[in-house]
Amino acid sequence: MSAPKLARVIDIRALKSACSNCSLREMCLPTGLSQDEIEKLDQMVYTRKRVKRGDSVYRSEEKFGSLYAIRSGFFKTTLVMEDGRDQVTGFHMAGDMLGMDGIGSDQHSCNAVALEDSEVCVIPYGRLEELSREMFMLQQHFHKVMSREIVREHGVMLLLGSMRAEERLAAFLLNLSQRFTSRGYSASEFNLRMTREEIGSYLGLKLETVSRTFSKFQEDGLIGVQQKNIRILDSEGLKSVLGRDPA
Amino acid sequence: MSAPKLARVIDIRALKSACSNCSLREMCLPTGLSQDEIEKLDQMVYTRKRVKRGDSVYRSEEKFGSLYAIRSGFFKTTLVMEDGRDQVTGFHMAGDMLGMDGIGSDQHSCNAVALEDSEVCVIPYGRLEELSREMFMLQQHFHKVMSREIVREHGVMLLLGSMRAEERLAAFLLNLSQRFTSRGYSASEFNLRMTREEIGSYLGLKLETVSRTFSKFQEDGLIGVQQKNIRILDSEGLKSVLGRDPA
DNA sequence: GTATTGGTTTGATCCACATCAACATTTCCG
DNA sequence: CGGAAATGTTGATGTGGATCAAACCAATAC
Repeated sequence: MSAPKLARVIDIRALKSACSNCSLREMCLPTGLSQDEIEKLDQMVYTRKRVKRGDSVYRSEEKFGSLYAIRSGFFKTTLVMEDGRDQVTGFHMAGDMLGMDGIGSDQHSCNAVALEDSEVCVIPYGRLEELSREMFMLQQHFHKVMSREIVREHGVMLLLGSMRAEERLAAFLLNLSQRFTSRGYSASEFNLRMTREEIGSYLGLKLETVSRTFSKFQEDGLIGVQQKNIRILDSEGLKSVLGRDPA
Repeated sequence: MSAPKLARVIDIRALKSACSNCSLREMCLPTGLSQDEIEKLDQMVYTRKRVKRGDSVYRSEEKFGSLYAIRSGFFKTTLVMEDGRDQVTGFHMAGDMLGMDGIGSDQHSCNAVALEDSEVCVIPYGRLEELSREMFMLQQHFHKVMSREIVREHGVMLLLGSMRAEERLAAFLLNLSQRFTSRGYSASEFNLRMTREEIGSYLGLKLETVSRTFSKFQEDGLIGVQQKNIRILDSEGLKSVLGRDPA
């Protein structure tokens, strides 16, 4: 009696963790795969890993071996300079891919730290290479993911190089909102998982400036802020902050 | 008599433009390919294109179709915001790859403009995908190139987000010097192909600040500046500007 | 319950870089 | 060649965001 029961339990777990059943598959997988191909993918992603708040999936200098698809939770990636200054290079949520920085030099070049208890799917890079030689759709998908990361970073460069504080924060909020939306969450209300200091580091501002700018947006009726809870009250207004004269 | 002569001329031209003979192959191609594989590559890169100073290889919004390996010359890539502000996102020289921003959305997201008369090898992206499914080394190489672009951009984010003007310019000069070196040119003397304004745009500074900082470095004996000609006199000194206190 | 700690807000002041302006030099092109 | 336009330098002044400082608040520990 116990044997079949156990078997069923394992079945269910296997099912639950399978890519084919993952609620994020539109986000994270190519479309139009055959049943056979989906099974191969399920085999590729055989490990999932829980990452507690504050822990990292990988750290700079560490040997590269796998990519990580975020299944749930929230991460930041950071770079550290020799003199200790560090900089947040990105915030990453469910469906995003982490670790692509490691491919070029075979070691990671940033830290990926969980901002809340999270879970990632481990994708052994060697397997991904193999499979993407066999499966055109997978190859294409992977290349697109990398390319989009390049484009995302272009956007951050634009933000850091050409925008004023208010524009940076508005762009940041709109971007977050958009990403939450595309994952089926509310566009107008969400909880920040990062501190003011982390936002500041990402935006090239000091935490005081971030705080002041939040307050200003609130006074202007653009957003409601209560600690980490943000409500976007006037998204058009926020958009018009972008590209507006210093006035 | 004229027929064989003509044939020979064509032969020589084919030979000259072949990847297998390109002086940049260490820069731009994977290592350890068989003769057969190299021939396939030569067939993939069947077009070269001259780009005059000021002209662009591709522009933002344009349909994506090919990557471009720089064979000679110098490029900048730029992003333009709705309100007209534009930002240089990178400077690119022989051996660098352009166009990877276009893969993700099937259209380019920046402009690639020649800063001097240049020549690029056109790599039809579909062919590259095909071949990299057949040739492991090519696949691996291509992935590394993309990954390195991501890491390069991380570096720029660090620069824009955490460094002061002097640090930015010092990092910029050291980076240029290092890239010239790895291409067999002098590490200590080179000609800038871009204007002060373009440098400023890339570094998130105004052209006046760039000019002043050049002058300051010159006073301090770190570099010699004569318009676009730069001599690095004290590269250790330049390095020590990085991460130094505002003093 | 109180103490402690990490995070946030807000005010006062400062400074690195932007802006404005004048001029010098180089490059372009008829 | 010569004149215009583009680029570069340098000085004087202004300002957005940094820095310094002091409370305040929320969450957790005791």
